Amino acid sequence: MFALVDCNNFYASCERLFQPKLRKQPIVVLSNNDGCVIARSNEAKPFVPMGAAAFEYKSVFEKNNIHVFSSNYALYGDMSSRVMQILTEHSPEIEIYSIDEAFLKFDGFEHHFDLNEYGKKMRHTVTKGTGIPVSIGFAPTKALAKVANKIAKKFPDRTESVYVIETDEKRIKALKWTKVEDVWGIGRQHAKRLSQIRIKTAYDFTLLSEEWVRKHMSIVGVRLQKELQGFSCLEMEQPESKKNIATTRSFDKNYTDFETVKERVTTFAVTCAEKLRKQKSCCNALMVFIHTNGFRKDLPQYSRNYVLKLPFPTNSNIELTKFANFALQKIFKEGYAYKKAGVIVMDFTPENVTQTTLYESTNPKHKQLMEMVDKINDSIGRKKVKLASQDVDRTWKMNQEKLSPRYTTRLDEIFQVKA
DNA sequence: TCTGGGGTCCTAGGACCC
DNA sequence: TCTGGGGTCCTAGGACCC
Repeated sequence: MFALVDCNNFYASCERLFQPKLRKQPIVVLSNNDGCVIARSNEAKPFVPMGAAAFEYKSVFEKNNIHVFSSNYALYGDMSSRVMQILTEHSPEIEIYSIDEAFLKFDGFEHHFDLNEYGKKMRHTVTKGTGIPVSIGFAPTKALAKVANKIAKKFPDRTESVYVIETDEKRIKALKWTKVEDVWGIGRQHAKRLSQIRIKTAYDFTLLSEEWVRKHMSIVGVRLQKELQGFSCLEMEQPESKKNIATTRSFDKNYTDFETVKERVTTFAVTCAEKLRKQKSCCNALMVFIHTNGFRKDLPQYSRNYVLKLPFPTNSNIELTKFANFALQKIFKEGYAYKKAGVIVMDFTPENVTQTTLYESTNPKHKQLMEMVDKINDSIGRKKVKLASQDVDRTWKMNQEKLSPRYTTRLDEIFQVKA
């Protein structure tokens, strides 16, 4: 049996933790730059759709006393690891699937434990230890555990936020209740196609011929169908090092001049290099992209990317910056108002495997230099040591008007209890 | 004024090789 | 009229996830 444990409205729940007066109050959390809504408490859901543009909903927020927060990833990341730590103690095998979700495996448990009771105990321990409410679904496959979780979340009173699919009767009942577009792995495109052939529920989907599924949804769809039929195809996965690393941002406003965009791209390249060093990888290729604001139909649009194969693997700030700027020069065009850019590094090799090519290789001095830069930045605060081509004087700020304190990760912002 | 960011996997089709 | 056959590798694009 698998369990899927999912934190309820995770970001909103984190914000609420340290302000008990917000219990039962509507809360939304905004994306970077306070752009759009990325999390809502249950109370806020009737008023604000997911992904709503914040500026369009300003009056809705005010009218309904919705508390608005900028996203505070330091807080969410820390609360996430606390939740995961507790879950780890409840199962021999855990797969952390996202910041607010984990699969647990319970092989043979069902013969010795009442999973429903076990789930409730687990839920209680998480809530007691972190204050974060979770929902738990148990089932013989991962996809069915997702379905069970959704039921637990939808009917918290009846299920006490724990639901177990252990018999075929319950599986069928659950699938008949689940709309096909809500199934894990069925997105907008597939949902559209399925509705054209009158497939409405997850149960309908399990009855489709394998040929049809294979033809229109590839092997991925076939696996999903098997999972929903009760045959496990998706195993627990162990974290591997990443295959791509991206650093991309929208700008606070439009930029038209090369130098400003170049400074941003330089900083993104440096961040990618830092992330690479953290997982002890070097990259062999990189992509830079820029584009204008697609929402501004009144402005001329331009969007390009450039992929550069590197002559040698590297994770040096200096070298990656050089390559990223070269790529940017290839695609930058005057006369457009740029709103977003990004650097993505790809094709990794381990840091310690140095393959000397005939012509060029990474500057060996950079390794020590970068170690020192990381050490200083780690100890005295990020971003103190920069390249001169990054903007030294100006600090780029995201719009984060409603940022909560980093209660759990910064001593000077820690939560205070008055006696 | 203002609209997120970061990932994965699969497939079709082209390039290239013998 | 008619123009090998088969393999591998790579890439762009499309689908999905949170």
